[in-house]
Parts: sequence; C-alpha cells; structure tokens
Amino acid sequence: MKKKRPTLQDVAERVGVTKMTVSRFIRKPDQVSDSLRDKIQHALDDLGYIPNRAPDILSKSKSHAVGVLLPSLTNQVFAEVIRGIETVLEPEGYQTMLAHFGYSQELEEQRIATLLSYNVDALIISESQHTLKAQKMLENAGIPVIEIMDSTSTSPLNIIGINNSAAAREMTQTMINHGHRNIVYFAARMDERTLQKIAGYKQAMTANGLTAAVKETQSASSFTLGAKFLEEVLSEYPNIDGIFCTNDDLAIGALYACQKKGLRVPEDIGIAGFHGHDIARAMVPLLATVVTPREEMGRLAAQQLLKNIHGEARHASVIELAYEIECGESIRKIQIKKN
Amino acid sequence: MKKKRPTLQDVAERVGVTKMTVSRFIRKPDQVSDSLRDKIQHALDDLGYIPNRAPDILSKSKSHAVGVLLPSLTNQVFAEVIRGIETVLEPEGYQTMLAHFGYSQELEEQRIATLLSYNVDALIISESQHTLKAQKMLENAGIPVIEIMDSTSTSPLNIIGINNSAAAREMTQTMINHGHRNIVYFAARMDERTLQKIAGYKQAMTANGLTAAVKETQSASSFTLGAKFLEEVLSEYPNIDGIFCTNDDLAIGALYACQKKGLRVPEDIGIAGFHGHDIARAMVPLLATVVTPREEMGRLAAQQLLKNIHGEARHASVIELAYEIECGESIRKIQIKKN
DNA sequence: CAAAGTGTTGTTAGCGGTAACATTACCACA
DNA sequence: TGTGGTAATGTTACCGCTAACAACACTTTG
Repeated sequence: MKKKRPTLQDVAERVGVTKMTVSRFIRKPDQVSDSLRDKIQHALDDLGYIPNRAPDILSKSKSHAVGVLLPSLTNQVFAEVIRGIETVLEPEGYQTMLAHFGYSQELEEQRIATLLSYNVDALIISESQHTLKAQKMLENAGIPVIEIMDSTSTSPLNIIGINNSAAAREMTQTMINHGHRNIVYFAARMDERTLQKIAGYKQAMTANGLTAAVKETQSASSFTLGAKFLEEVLSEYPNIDGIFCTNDDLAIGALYACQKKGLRVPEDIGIAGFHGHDIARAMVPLLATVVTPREEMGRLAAQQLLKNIHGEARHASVIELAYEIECGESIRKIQIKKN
Repeated sequence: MKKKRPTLQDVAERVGVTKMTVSRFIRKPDQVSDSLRDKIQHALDDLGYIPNRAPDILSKSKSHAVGVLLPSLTNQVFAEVIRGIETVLEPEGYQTMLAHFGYSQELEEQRIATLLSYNVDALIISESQHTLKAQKMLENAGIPVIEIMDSTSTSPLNIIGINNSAAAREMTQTMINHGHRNIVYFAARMDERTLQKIAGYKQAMTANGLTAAVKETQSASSFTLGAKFLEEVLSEYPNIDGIFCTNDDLAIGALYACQKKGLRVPEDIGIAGFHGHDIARAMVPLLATVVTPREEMGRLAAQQLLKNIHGEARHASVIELAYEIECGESIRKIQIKKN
C-alpha cells in the first residue's frame, strides 16, 4: 500500500495546470506568471515533490554522476583519494558512484560495465591491468576517463599519478646514504604499484652493489603483518639493518615490533614506509616515509574530469605528481652531508 | 563527433530482428531460436553493447543502487563502515552511491533529495540531527532507510548502532578502577556521538565524586591535534593523571606527545581511546580503547536493507551492537582484581 | 484597425528498455 | 483437412521529464 512518489503530473493536477508549467516553474520560474507561482510552490511542498532524474538520464544520457572504480576500500590510501574526489565533485553537484573489484580483472570488467550502465558522466579508475574487453569499453565509452595512481602506466587514457619506482629507488638510496646496507623490502598485496616499487628498490640496491631481498605476501598489509614480517625476517636475514616497507602500516607495525624486542631504531635497524600518513609525523621516532599526494590526486582527477565534461579538449595526457622523501628519524643512523 | 553508445535497436537492425528479440536473448536466451543466438551474440560483441539502466529505473523506479549518506569521509571510522556496506552490497549486484554533508543539516537535506532523485532502492544514513523536511523525506521515501552509529537515537527509523554514552561511561569507570582520578576528556568534531560520549564520561566521573573536564574543538581529530591538546592540558590541568579521547587518533597523538616529553604512560598519565583501530593492538604500550564494530555495523545495515528491499516486513527496529572495553597497557597503572 | 510582437500555457514526441498482448508459422492429431 | 497448440517473433504502450513547437490572449505599432 506504499504510495508512489508524487510526479510533476500529480503536482500539476492539484494546481490545475499541465506538468509542463510546473516543470518550468522549477527550472525557470520567471517564465511562469506571478499568479501561479505561489500555488505551484505550495503544491510542491504539500506533496513533498522530489525530482526524478531517471527521465533526464534516459533522454540526455547524462547522469551528473561520476564513477569511481578502485581495487579495494580496505586501503587507507584509497580512502584519501576518495575524499579528494568528493571534495571537488560534491560542490559541483556531481554524485559519486563507488565500486571496487578486489584486484580481480574479471570483476573490474564487470564493474566498468555496471558503472557505464548507469550512464556515469565520467570515470576515475585506478591503474591496473585491464582485460582487453575492459580496455575497449573504456576507450569507446564516449566519456572522460582518468586512470590514477601510477604515472608510468602505459594505458592510452588520461593519467594522473606518481612515479612509484622512482620514489622507491630514491628512498632506498636515502637509506643507503644513511648507512643502511642489508635492507629488506616488505611487500604485501602484490599489485602493479607494489611491483613498481620493488623494481625501484632493486635498482637502487644493485646500483650500490648491495643484495636485494623481498618479503612478500598476497594478502593485505596491516600493522600486525608488519610485526609478523619483522619476527620472521630476523631469522631469515640475520644481518638485516634496514627495512623498507611498501606502506606505512607495515613500517609502523615493524617498528613497534622492534621496540618490543628491544631493537633500536634506527641504530640497529632503519625503517622506512611509504605514503606519509599523518601518524608518521607524530610518532616516536618520526617515521621516514615517501609522502605521496593522495588526496591531491583525487582532487586533480576530479577537476580534470569536470573540465572534460564541460567540453574541454580531451587529448590524452599524463600528469606526474611530485612525491617527497621524508627522511624521518627512523633511518637517521648516521648524519650525512647533503648529496 | 563522438558516437553514441549502441542501443538494443542498433544491435537489432544489424541482425535484422526487432529490439525485443535482442532484449529476450539477453535476459532469456532459451526463448530465442538457435539460429539467431550466434548472430545476436556476434552483433552484441561487435558493437560493444552495454546495457542502459536508465529506462528500467524510469519504468520500475528501481535502480539497484543504495545511497550512503555520511557526515564526512575524513574519518577513518566511516571508511570502515563503507567497507562493510560494500562487502555485502557488491556481491548482490547493488551499487553504492556515496554522499557526505560535512556535518551541515542543510547539506544533508539536499543530499537526501539528490540520492532519492536517483531512485536509490534504499538509504543508509548516519545518525544526526535532521531538518524537519529531511525527516519527512526519509519517512515518505517509500524505501527502506537505516540510521547507523547510535543505538540511542530517537529517530523513528530503523537503527543499528552502539550505545556511545554507555561505552564512554564504562571506559571512564575502567580508568578510575585502575587508579586514575583527574581524567580529562579530549573531544573533537562535536557531533551527536561525541556529545553522547561526553555525557557518559561525565556520569562516571560524577558517580565517583570526581570532577569532569573536557577539552574540545569543532575541528576534526588527528594525531597532531592529540599532541597539541596534550601540550595545552598539562598547564591547564597540572594534576592531570588520565586522558580519555573521543577516538584513537587523538589518543595516539597524545601518547606520542607524552613519550616525547618523558611522561610515562600509564604511570604518570593513563590514556584511553575510542574505536579500537588495528594500530591500538600493535603499539607500545598497547592502547586502551573501546572496540566498536564499525565494519560489522555497515555489513548488518546492508543486510537488513537487502531483506527489506526483498519485501520483508519493515517494522522499525533498533539493533544495539556490542562494544568491547579493551583494557590496554596504557591505563594499567595499578593491578585490580576483576570487579 | 490589421499586422506583428510578447508573454503565458499547452501539445507532442522521444529518450531505451520491457511487460503484455498480438501475430505468425508450423506441426500434430482427430 | 481443419482445428488447436506451441514456439518464435513482432507490436504497442508506458515509465517521467523536457525540447521544440503550437496556440492563445493581449499589447503595441504603423
């Protein structure tokens, strides 16, 4: 017995005009005579009319919604990206349609189709290995698409991201400069970005005549995983004197585990993280980390999309954002002069 | 010159049938003759047909999307709630439409209308003070609505949440039991839940003949804010020997600040947080905190909505989830026997 | 005073699917 | 051989809104 939502027709009948007049009142009130305005407004309020976007989406294929497709929501990083996106879209009256695909290519393909089926006006998608069909859908979608996270992606889409391998290389070099030699990389969730970082780490190690070693798992990172890795690595690599983690969670977990075992950071083991979450700047010792512009990435992506939606030229572009090596206390084993 | 997305009509023309046949092929392939199946499938692939939900949404007023309306995305807590929601909705083929309103009642009202204008099939909304109009919209929406976060809400909607004031009262009592007396409450972002917690804290303090004191700010909480509060509070309340924070961020920030100042935790100052993020279980000392079922709250809300959508009776109900007092090292000043 | 505005409201058609009903072709059986 | 059944496909109408055009009642103007 639930009553349906009132339509323009319902409002119009109550006032004694056609729905067209009511429609005009809502969108261009000055085209409606004074005598009707009050009556219509009254009927609108009275019935609790809420516009229905479906017809408009159907006839114009514009939804005023933007699809955001990410591998996972478990990750703090993506939460911040989303925030950046929403910060920009919301004041512009755009709705965010969120989806994730749990790092599965097939699911990603499905999600893309789903988002498109809602007629999203644009798509923000995390860099990843797309299926052929997914790639084709994105190219033929006829809407702006931006791939975020990795500036070195070879995708033909618009790209906004950072150079993960360069960042990892630089941080590894920084650790080496500070006297760390036997640095082990802690990796989790072996996605494209993690692989990039590992590559950068290995480059730096090799360039310095050092041996690279990676501890890895497919599962997601967490504080407790960092602690677990630390336990294991101590027996696997007894000479270890440095740990570079694929993100801050692992690093902080490892750091706490060191504290519990009485290992001094950075004297016995240097520890560095990745992403530069707020906590890295508050903790003791301050965590060395690569500060990445996560929220900014979301903001820029959203801004770019809005421009494209509003008809600005859509030549595929690559925007590489800067990261920052934050040389926190956790790796400052020896003082060095600026190189 | 961008080509429009192909429609069923386009596919049908290529095959030489009507769109109805193609529509049938997609939904009930066994009603289409063998001879056509291959041809249609081919045309579908060839044109890269992607279904369009708009017509269906229009004619059935069902979108297979669920609106999620939260005050903010800055908050880690909400990120986890969202994850819980998505965990349930995504496998069921429901899309999440995310919106936030920055703690503004007017914006909240607008967002509700927007989500409804997309014909969402259900709505999950964070407990908050709604405007009258918002309240009315929610009640008349004709779709399941669940309010989450606070089980003591007086709203007439379905509710899933925890009892924030009871939780705060209990944690305060636990700190008192462990020998803390001059406990100051650190509050941020003075929303309904924070006010509830403060009330619970005050009850416990008063019940024990102690004086309540609250440090507060309208801005969002963060690690650095916790550190800042700690600095200030030391001069404002020289006798302070305990801090109860409205969330873990503040608590951890304060704890680090103590470590930097050489204050011992819990001997000099006991510190407790709220929510029980993963890090609380990894850090040194282990943080006392109220563990709340954030992700579960999202999951349950989503499950309940799905049931309602599928026609199950929709009598307004209140589900109060359990929290857990985690008596971490950070408040264990004196050993006590179990009360 | 007719022609040409002007301001206001109405009418029609269409967006892309699908439910419901109609049609057609073919076959089986009395 | 005609009747009825069935499987495959087609036709029509509708969901709610708005662009485009039409209609009407007044004014204004030459």
